[in-house]
Amino acid sequence: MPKPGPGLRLIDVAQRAGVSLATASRALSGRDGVSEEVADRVRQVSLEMGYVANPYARTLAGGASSTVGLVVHQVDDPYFSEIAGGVIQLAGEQSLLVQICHSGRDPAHELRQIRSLIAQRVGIIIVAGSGYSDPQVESQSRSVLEGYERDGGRLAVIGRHSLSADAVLPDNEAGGFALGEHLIGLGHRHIAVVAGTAALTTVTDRMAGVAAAMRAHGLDPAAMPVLHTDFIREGGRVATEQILRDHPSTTAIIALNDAMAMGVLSSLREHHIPVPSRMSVVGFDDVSVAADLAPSLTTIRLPMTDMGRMALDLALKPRAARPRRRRTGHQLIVRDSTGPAAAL
Amino acid sequence: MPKPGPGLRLIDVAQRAGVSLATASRALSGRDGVSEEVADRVRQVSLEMGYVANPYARTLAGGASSTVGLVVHQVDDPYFSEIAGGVIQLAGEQSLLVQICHSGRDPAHELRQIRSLIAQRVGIIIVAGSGYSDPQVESQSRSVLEGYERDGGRLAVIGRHSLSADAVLPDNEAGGFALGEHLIGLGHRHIAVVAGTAALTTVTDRMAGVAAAMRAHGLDPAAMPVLHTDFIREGGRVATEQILRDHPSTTAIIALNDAMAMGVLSSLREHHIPVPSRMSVVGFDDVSVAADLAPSLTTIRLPMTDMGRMALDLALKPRAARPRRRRTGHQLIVRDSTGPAAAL
DNA sequence: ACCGAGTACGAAAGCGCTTCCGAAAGCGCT
DNA sequence: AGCGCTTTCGGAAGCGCTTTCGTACTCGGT
Repeated sequence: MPKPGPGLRLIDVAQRAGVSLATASRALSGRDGVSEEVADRVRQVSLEMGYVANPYARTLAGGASSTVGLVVHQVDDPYFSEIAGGVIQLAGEQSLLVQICHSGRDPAHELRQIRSLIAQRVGIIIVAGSGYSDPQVESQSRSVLEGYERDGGRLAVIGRHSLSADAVLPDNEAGGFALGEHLIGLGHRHIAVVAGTAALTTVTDRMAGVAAAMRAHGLDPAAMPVLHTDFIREGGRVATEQILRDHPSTTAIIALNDAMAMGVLSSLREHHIPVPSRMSVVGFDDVSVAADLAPSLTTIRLPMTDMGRMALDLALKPRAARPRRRRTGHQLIVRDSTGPAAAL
Repeated sequence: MPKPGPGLRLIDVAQRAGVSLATASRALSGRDGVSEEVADRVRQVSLEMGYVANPYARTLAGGASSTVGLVVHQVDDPYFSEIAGGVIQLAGEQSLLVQICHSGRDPAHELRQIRSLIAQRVGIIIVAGSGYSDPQVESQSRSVLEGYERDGGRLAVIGRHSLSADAVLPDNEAGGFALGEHLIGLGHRHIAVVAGTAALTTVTDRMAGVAAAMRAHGLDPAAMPVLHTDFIREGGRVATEQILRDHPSTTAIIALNDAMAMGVLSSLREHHIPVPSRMSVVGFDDVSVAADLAPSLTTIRLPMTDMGRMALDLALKPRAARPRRRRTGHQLIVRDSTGPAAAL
């Protein structure tokens, strides 16, 4: 009588099915070299007994590891939790397991986490979140990750273009452009940008889009105030204080992500500055609460959940000769936080 | 010349250190039976060579698996993403890896995920999220999880009391009571409850607290409208429509979590019903955006991130004779969504 | 009827590690 | 000196699986 659940071995199944260990292994992993008839019987028996392969043994013996490593900046940031949700969803459908870890937006810590995933021999790594503008910092991660791919690991990144790996690329620049155009179209001429730290490529890319929109409409981007603070809600608050103090003629604020936009709104509320009648505010990402803020937030929608799925999907395909890149597309969602520029 | 990074084996380290495989293993895993001197040398060499043990081989050979399995209903729900954040944080500090999966609030699916984690031989399992009121459903998970603990696995749950495992228990009933008292204290007598599905113990517990508050103040809980819809934002919207239609004298709505409260607010906004002057609204959890809604939401704060940390912390301690229970405490956070009852 | 090619299966060799067991060496004691 | 005891270490047996290799068997072609 075989032991229950865990402790049930492939050889138990094999014996019960009256075949050898080798045949049972082949039957269950769908290898050929086994007649359909025998294979069916083995599968049947395995099902009946509730057999589940020991992944450690399987991986050790040379099979592929069926777990995917996911690195996010912070899972309790809505942007990343939605991406993680997408990855986990698809992983579940493929019965893969997801190992998740935080990078905390700290390149050194991120590198450590990636090393640890590699040491754990995960077969797939997905790195989500902005890259770093500093080429030196980025090159370290690159060499580790390239080594990983060379050893047969599959890698996909979300939102980093500097790596030569399969990538899902959010429409950062185009989105920034769309935000700029939207505000300019509403008559705004004094626009300030609440940006995260310039060390993040996400920030510089979105920024570039905004600047391009300005130029396209004959405005000078260099004249536009750009506040670099932390890429989180609190950064938005800090930057807003500065804008109100140093650039009082501003009629519109572009926050480079929704978290910062929330900080902006909160700060404006404290100062009793009406949005959008006196000040328009836009964000970026369209996290799920953006519609529930008051006023609801005009922003750029990025399909975060899909981005997670896409990244895993890319990683599940065999490596291509050239890295694949998938653009996400974007959509300007106009809500109540933007309106015509106030007369000066 | 040993191969680099992955591919480096313990035996390579052993040879270089001039000891046997067995000794090297003991030295690195801190077993005794090795002289300090030799152990030090082995550790030194291993560090120099950048050796990292193959976890698959290690686990297969009988060592403990150093990964923790985390089951949440849905990681892109702020409640769970904050809990997950806490778990991942502490796991990172202990250099454990976290395998995460979704239960999707579906007991059958949850069971499948747990089974899969067990099959993966994770050493620790943390199940976050409400239990199910149906004893039949719950008993299945119970027997699987008890089997897991019997086989030496460590288990901790968040928000389930029916399991005899170490548990972190949110103050659901006391929180519900506090919400009830707060509204009654503001003069509200026509209070409706927007509850999630009654199949969740979180819902029934919070509900019980609310009812107790009513009774404590001489009100009849049975007279109070309770709407059972999905335990998410959309459920809040649906329930609000019903309240407005069927219970027009209502002056306050208790939503049993913040997501539902957001749905309630959104629905009230559409109907141009001012909050809190005509209708007070409260939520539960204090997810991070609760303060940024308009009006900002009065709610019960639960220390979600800490709950995640606590759960893992419990699981890291050896199993106690009796299951440990840690209450979370709670805090009523009064914001702008509640005010005195409108005169009828 | 015979041979080469193909197919279906089993025996056994690992994968890299932990751990049981036994050998060797060092110790205090009679 | 000789005895048992402890400490330190190496040999070797697995953990449960995949995969290579070899064997037996079938089949179409001559």
